[in-house]
This record gives sequence, C-alpha cells and structure tokens, in this order.
Amino acid sequence: MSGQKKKTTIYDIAKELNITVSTVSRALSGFPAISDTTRQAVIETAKRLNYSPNKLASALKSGQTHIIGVIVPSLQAHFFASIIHSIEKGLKGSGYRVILYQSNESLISEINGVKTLLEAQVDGIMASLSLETDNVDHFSEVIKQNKPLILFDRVHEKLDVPKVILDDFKAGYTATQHLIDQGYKNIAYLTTIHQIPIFSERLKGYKAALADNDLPLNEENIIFGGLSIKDGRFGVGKLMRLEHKPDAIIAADDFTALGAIKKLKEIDQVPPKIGVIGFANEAFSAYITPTLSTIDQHPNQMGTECVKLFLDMIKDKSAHNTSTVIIEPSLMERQSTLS
Amino acid sequence: MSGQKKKTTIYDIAKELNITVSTVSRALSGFPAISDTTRQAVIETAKRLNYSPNKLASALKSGQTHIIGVIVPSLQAHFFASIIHSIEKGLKGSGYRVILYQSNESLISEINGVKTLLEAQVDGIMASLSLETDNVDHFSEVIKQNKPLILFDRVHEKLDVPKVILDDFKAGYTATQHLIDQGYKNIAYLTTIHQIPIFSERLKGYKAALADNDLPLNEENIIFGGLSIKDGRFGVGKLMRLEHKPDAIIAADDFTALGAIKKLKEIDQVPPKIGVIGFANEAFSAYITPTLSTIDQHPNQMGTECVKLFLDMIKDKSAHNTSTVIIEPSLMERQSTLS
DNA sequence: ATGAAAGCGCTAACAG
DNA sequence: CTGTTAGCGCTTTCAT
Repeated sequence: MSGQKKKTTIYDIAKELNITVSTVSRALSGFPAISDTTRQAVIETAKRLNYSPNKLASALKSGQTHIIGVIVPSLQAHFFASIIHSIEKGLKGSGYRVILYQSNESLISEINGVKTLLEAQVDGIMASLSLETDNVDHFSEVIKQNKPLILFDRVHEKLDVPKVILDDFKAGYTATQHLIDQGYKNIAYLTTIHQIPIFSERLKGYKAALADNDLPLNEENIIFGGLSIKDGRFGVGKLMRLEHKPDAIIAADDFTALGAIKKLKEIDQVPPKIGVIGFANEAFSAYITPTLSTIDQHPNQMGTECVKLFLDMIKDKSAHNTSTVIIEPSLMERQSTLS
Repeated sequence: MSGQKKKTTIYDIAKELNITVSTVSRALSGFPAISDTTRQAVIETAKRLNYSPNKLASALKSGQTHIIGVIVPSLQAHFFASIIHSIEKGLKGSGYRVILYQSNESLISEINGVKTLLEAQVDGIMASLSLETDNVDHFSEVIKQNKPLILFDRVHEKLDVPKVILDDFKAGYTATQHLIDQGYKNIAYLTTIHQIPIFSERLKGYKAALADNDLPLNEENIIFGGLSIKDGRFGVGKLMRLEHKPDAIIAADDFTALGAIKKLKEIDQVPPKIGVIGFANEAFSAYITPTLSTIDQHPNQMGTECVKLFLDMIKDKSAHNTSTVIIEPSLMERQSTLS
C-alpha cells in the first residue's frame, strides 16, 4: 500500500481530538467564539494529518465558489492576456479566483462557455464577446441567476450590465487625426465584416475626423474583411488596385496592420511612405520594421476596472449597477506614420 | 419579484412528473434502463424548467470534477498560450475541461497554484515549472492523491512522472551548428542564472557543438542573467566590452534575442553582421527586422502529447506511467543569421 | 465555547 | 423499469 487511500476530512480531525466537526469547521474558518486552545489543536492536527479542504463541498453548502468565470475570444492576443493578468492581480487578496474560457471568436463556443461556467457554479462572469456574437441571449441566464455579469472591450448594447470599454469613437478619431496631421490625405480603413460596436465606433470616429478636416469620405477606401495578418495583406492588395490609391491605411487591429505592412514592403511602398496605424499595441508592434504606430487600449486599466465593478456588485447585490467605465485610448506614434 | 429565486434541481423535475430523483438522474445521464417515454418527459421538463445541472454536487458525489488544472509560468508568452490552446483542442469531446493557473515565474505562486487546484478537486494537473522552481515537494501531494500529474517543457528530474519535453540538448546543438555553418566562429550565449534543465541542456548542446567543430569554448562568452528584452540588451552590452568580441549570439529565448538585436542595431552591428538566434519562435519573431532565426519548440505537438498522456493515465490508473515524450526541435532560418 | 443535526444537489447500491 | 436510501464533505441554525 502506498499510504491511506482516503483524504482526510474535518471528521478525521474531529475524531482525533474528540470534538465535533462543527467545532473543527469553526476553528478552521476563523469563527471568533472558539477557544484558543481548541483552535490551536485543530490547526496543528490539520497540518499533521495533511488536511486539505474540499472546496467543492464547501461551495455546495454555502452556494459560493469564489470563482469568477472569464470569457475571452483568444489568449493568443496579447491584449487579452494582459487583461487576464490584471484581473488576477486585482483579485489578489479578495479570495476570488479566475477560471478562463476561450471562445476562439466563435458564438457557439461562447454559448457553451457560459453554460459550462454556470454549471461550474461560478459566482460571476466577465466576458468579452466573440466577433461572431450578434445575439446575446445566452447571457440572460447569468442575469436571471442574479450573478454579476461584466462586459469588457467587446460589449453589446442589448445587455444592460456594467461595462468597461475603450472610447472607441475617440480611438478611431485619434488615429485618423494623427494621420491627417502627418500630411496624409486619402486614408483607407481595413475592418471586419462583423457588426460589433467596438469596430463600428472606430469607423465612426474615422468618418468624423475626415469630416472635421474637410476631407472627402471615399467608400471605396473602406474594406470589410477579416482581421489577421493575411487579411491585412489582402486588404492592401485590394486598395492598390483602386484608381485613386490611398496614401495611408488604418487597420482595425495590429495583426491586420502587420499584414498590411508586409505587403506594402513587398510592393516597395514601405511605411511611412504609405502610412499605417493599427489598434491594440500588441507585443510585436514596437519591434517590427518600421515600428507600428497604434492605439493603446490600456488592458491593465480595463482589468482593474472590471475587478472594481465586480467587487462592488458582490458587496451590494441589490443595487442594479449599469455603469459604464470608459477608458481613454492613447496614441502610440511610431515609425509607420511618421512622414 | 424578478422571477423565482431558487434554481431548478432534479427534485423539481421529479415532482413535476411524479417520479423520483433517481429516475430523473438516470434519464439525464443516459442510463440505458429507462423507458423512452420517461426519458423524453424528463428531458422536455428539464428544458421547460430551464434546468442546469449543478456540477459541484455531481462532482462531490462522484469524486470526479472532470477538470484538469494547468499551471504555466505566464500566458504572455505565445509559446504557452499555444500549448494551452492545443490542450483544450485535444480535450474536446473527452468531457474534460481546463482551468488555468499562472505562476508568473514565481515558486511561491506555483506552490499556491498546486494547493488551489487540489482544493478545487481537479482530476489531474499538467504543469510547466517556474524559473524559480528548484524544489518540487509541492507536487508530492498530487502524486499522493493518485492524481495524474504531467510535466511539460520545464520539468524536474526529481519528479517521477510522465513528461513532454523538447530535445533541448539537440535544440542548443542545432542552433550552434547553424551559426557555425553560417561562418560564425566566436559564439556567445545569453542564458538564465536559474538551474532549470531546459536551459542547461541547451547550453550543453552548445558546448558539444563547439567541441565537435573544434571551436574553443570561451567561458567569458556565456552570460548568466535574466530572460527578457532588457536582459538581452544588457547581455550584449557586456559582450561588447570583451576584448575578443563574439561574432554571434545565442539567446535562451526570443525575448532576450529581441533585446539583443535592438542593442546591436543601436551600435551599428545589425544582424546578421553579428548573428543572433533565439528559442521558442514567438509571435513576433518572424516580423521584426531583421527577422529572427529561432528554434521552434512545437507547442501544439506538446499540448497534444500532454492530452494523450493524460487520457492514458485516466484510463489505466494502475499503470505507473513514467514515459517521457521527446519533441524534436526545428530550426527556423531567418535573416538574423544569414550571412 | 461546543455539540447535534439538517441539508446543499446529486449519484448509485440495493430492492422491488 | 423505477423507487428507497444513504451519503459525498462541509456549513450553519438551534440548542446547551
């Protein structure tokens, strides 16, 4: 035999000390009305018997798992990895833990995620929607169960819950204005076909900036495709076949911008000859050549705000919190737009 | 009132249909000896009452959570994010889910992670050790509980469990041989002070390749520091103050290699003038300038192998599996070493 | 300060 | 094919 099979429970501790499980439970959980002697004995015995609490049982009984489910489109994007990191950091000391679910930009997978997390009895959910998510009914069960739900970055208006978002309009506006300030006059825009607000807001910001600067809006300049390195290349290909070729390109994320740059280099239009700016300030953006101008979305700040909202909601379950925290984007000027 | 407070349980379904919970439980779990009529009725009622199983209760009773805990140093490294991704992919359809824990390269945090996962009653653990981990006692409890433990990439010899690793010796050898083949003769090596096998094996490979090519080993050329962009810059600074300056640099990871390249560009020794090669084939490595030669560690293959091992162990708990799966590294030749 | 006992939601051995 | 019943390990109210 390689040691006893069964794990030690509070019953074992109780038996060992000739007291009851209630006393053990109290001693272990810091209940005040327990004599110091007893508490010491319990703690010592627990250690000696190598006791490890079964959180499952505790959660089943108390109805609280102290686990928060976080749904993100993908961990491969540094942006989301950073948010996760700051959420975990912010939660430190609160007793809450995070369990992660990746939707891989798929609606079906996201629906499954909500279901799984709910079945796992998480105490709340933080989510950033997939590109495919045009319907958010799958979140209604979270609300029905009266569990905190917080949306961040990729949100949906139909969901009347607290949100942490970037000022995406401003982000789009800032990127565009920056290009205009650099002397670019015919600015193209590569974005996604998916109708999710974050991207349409940025596009609105782009249009507004053009208008404010008395620059014409050329619909041909707006390419609706995917978001990836490949799509960036593809988009540039399309743009370069236009009669009136653009002199600058805004890509809805840094991956797409990277693809655009690669293609531009191949056709000898190396930025900043044609300006390129992206969104998200990905890990690579400062290191490619030319370095990529982009909009920083402050993931750490986003994570921190999510945690703040969550802890508030836990504290005051009754208050129907629907506040929206808006993060200010920052322009990162780099070589790809410095003409 | 915003609807009933309590969640529906199998009791509610049973009451609704005038049957017992056991029947409901069986009907829901696909138990064969249940009449089709009953099963249909149960499923229909479950749907109507918006039933969602409480996995906690089921796990408590059955002793199985169907959750695997995965411990990684950091999600910010694309390498680990990829492994996670392939683990989840490999697990699809098996009924197992992953919960993630980041050690942030800290031993204390890693110890905490094991404890937390065990308390959460995970069915097994897959782990890649932190840089600080020089002692692995915290994993003994996992083994004692007879739960599958699998180590990947960053492993430890003291742990007699199945492992999935890169052939790190070969990786180091290959990188070195490649530089030699390219005509470099005085090759430096930037690595970590931490004594973890993955890095010492690579270093051994480096030394062996030098010896096999009758090249002298110059201890001054080996810098023991940290692994980061900053450390890469710092390492180059140190190397450039040597009397006999190296003409190529191996960095123990791509981040360090990136830092090295940045510094070299500043002092006008742009690779491949001084060759630079890294390890891990990070997301940015193909896109920086010059593009970074590196050793691909096949994270997807690693994840897949981990899953395979895990499922085997679950299937056959008795067999003391201690097999080690060794992944072959691949050289990615890029501009930074092509002289 | 401590004990007794009920029960969280589910599973499964045993009966019928 | 279905019901009865006993727990999984813990928390918590009500006693004492």
